[in-house]
Amino acid sequence: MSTKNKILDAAESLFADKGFNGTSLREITSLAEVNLAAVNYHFGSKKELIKAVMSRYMNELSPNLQASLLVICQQENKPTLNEVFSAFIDPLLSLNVFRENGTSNFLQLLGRGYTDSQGFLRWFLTTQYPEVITNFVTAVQRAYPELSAEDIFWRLHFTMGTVIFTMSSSDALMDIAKSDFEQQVDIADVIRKVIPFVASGVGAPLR
Amino acid sequence: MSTKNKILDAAESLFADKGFNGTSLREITSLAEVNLAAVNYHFGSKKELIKAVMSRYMNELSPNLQASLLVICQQENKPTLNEVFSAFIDPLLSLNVFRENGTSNFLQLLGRGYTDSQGFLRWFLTTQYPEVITNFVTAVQRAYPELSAEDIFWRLHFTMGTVIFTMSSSDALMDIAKSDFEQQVDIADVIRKVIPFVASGVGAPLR
DNA sequence: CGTTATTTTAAACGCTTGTTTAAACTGTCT
DNA sequence: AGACAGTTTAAACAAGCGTTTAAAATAACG
Repeated sequence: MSTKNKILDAAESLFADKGFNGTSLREITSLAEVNLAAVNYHFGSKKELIKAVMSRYMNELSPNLQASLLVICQQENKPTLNEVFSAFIDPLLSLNVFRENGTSNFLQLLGRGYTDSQGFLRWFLTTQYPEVITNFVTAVQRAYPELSAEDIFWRLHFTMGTVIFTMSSSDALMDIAKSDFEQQVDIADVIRKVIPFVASGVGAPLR
Repeated sequence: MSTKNKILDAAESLFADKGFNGTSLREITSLAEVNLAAVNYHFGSKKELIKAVMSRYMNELSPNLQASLLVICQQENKPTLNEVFSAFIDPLLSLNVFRENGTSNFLQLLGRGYTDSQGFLRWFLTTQYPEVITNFVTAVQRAYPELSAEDIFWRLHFTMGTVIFTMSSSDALMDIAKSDFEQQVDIADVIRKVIPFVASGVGAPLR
């Protein structure tokens, strides 16, 4: 495995665990078993490393998600919100074959990016991958045409909040669920639990 | 105003803005216009300062929230989930008279605490203020008795995610809403928008 | 007033951070 | 072999961090 990939892998899991600000380059390079200076040699700076970690996931996820949403948008009969949100399941879970713990790592990284570093990652995603959001909005509009653009805006952000926050702390939550309810839960289960929640939320009656 | 309170006020708004890890004692003391060493003199350490900032809010909010939930739990007819969640509105908004921008500051702090510093604030809240959670769960159970304890657990965490995440980025979201929809939105509006969302989410049909 | 306590202050502490430097090493091609 | 690009390395850099120190300033009290 190349130095570059060793760094990316180590950075990814540490970032997901402890956030971007909370992870030092020295932790990354020592987990990756490479020299400290290798990060700046291969990526230029810590910020560029963060972008590289996120891009690796977005480039894998984005086309799958696009295809999945396209099916929803082009099907003949009006989709339900449950169907729209279920379109995320397979693309997200397929990140697990792309990389070990890919799904939860990616969602945790997303969560970190929204709270760490004062929204620079939000800028990065919305400018670098705007079509994902566009298609998603279109799909929701087809499912619930009475929703105004403004309400869609707010409810989609509520949805992102639910998903991202849940996934940021999914490890802790799964541990609690395991000890309190003696039931094994994995990331796929959590996704299946959260979808009816957000679908109902977005579909809430107006006024 | 006492040095101690100057520090608390400055720390509060900086913590809300940039997170606990992202705010240095030097930023706090320079905004508060006090000496750097004053923090360690009055609070002992940065961690204790964080606790003090949160306690100031929890001690204000907790009794109001308890009273509000008690009304719901003791009323004769079964409450709706919308009523249960609406019980949060007044106690949360009353933080605004307690302190300028109190509502959004507090909710942002909550969000920070869940993602920064690997869950030490979660421990702090659940051990120091467990009765708030207990009463809330009871209220939800009255409104939707068919929900299993496990489903309540998950859906309440989804709810916390929605609210906390939304409030963590509420400033940015309100800015976007303002420029995209030319509509003034304040924190009370956001709360009124989020309640139907989470009420519907928690009330989602089973299976 | 003088004598304690309490609070504030400037300076320094040791440590970690991201980044840079310049030398050493590796493999490739003529 | 020699030369050259690419890569790795140890060491140092300046800057920022939370915390501690000891002296100066202020307040409280008999």
